[in-house]
Amino acid sequence: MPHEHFAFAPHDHSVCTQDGLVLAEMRLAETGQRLTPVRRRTLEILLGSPRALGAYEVLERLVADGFANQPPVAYRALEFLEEQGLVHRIRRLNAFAACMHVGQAHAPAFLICRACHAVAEAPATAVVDALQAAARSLDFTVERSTIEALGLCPACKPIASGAVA
Amino acid sequence: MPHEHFAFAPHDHSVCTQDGLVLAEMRLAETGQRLTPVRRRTLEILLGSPRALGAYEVLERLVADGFANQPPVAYRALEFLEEQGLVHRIRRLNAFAACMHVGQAHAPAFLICRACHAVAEAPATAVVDALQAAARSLDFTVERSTIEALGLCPACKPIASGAVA
DNA sequence: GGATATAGTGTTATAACATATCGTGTCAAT
DNA sequence: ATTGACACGATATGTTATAACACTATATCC
Repeated sequence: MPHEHFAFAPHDHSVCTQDGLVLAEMRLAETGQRLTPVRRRTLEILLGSPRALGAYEVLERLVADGFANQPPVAYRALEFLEEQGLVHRIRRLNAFAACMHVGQAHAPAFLICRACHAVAEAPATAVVDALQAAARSLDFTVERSTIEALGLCPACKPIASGAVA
Repeated sequence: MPHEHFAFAPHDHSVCTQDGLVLAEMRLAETGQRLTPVRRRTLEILLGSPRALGAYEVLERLVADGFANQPPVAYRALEFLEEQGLVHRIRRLNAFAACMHVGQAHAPAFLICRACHAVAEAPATAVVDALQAAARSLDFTVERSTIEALGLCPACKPIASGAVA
């Protein structure tokens, strides 16, 4: 349970990046999947960012590293990483963020600060359970869920009392 | 608590439409907001649809009624209706659906059938409470939340066992 | 009624997000 | 060595969303 505590605290992302890459390699080795250069770099980019990045932001950075400047380059890598559980998609932002709880079975909720745009992943099994219960009452079977909250992170609360992002 | 029971059952949408429009008028009258022709028609369109509609689908129908064929026409009306709590945005689908619980304080969860694309609004106060709790543990203040589930509705469960939408 | 403020719409243009399709290279297994 | 699966480059296109500015209608105050 590594990064939970400082989810919203400023910290050294190179640590996230290191850990994340190692975990990813382990994870993929298990299933025989390949962490190719584009994929690796894409994950690195997301791990190094305090906020979620749009596909085109990721692409920009990939281009800077010599990859082709074509949307599918970024989208394919992101899709792959998402399938592997290494990256999450934040629907409210049409953006992507590296998973901070790789390997741990988790159904995360995303907390999105409207002021600084930081995104944190909160443990949300209770939330998912409640959702399952609500769905069951309508005889609906949940397969995947999206749980996101927009609001203010601890750092922005004092500052952004009235302001809006 | 009207439509809950047949959320996923086929039913006469003209009833939804009538009720919905009346409720909307009442609601807006209270706050002095105007239900202009575009807005009214947009709401009607959504009320009459069993599934969520994309902004451009709404626009198509508006154009058929003589409104300008420009994206902002649809987006503005949709945005207004959403602000008034008359319409919900389904982020997973990039689409919009009329609210089925106007006036009732509610933080809905959306249940999206991956087979027939029906969308139901489930009561979700418990879910929101759980999300609040999760957020509080990271000292995050939730202002708005997005709670959506993808899965199978009762009608599609028997049929779509293996299929994927 | 006429001035003026405000909200709503029309219109143009473009930004931002996402996918289809086809060709080519690479590598591992037969 | 051939085959087949996968990854990636490249082109084109489809889809969703907003910025910016002009004009019109409505409400309000005098």
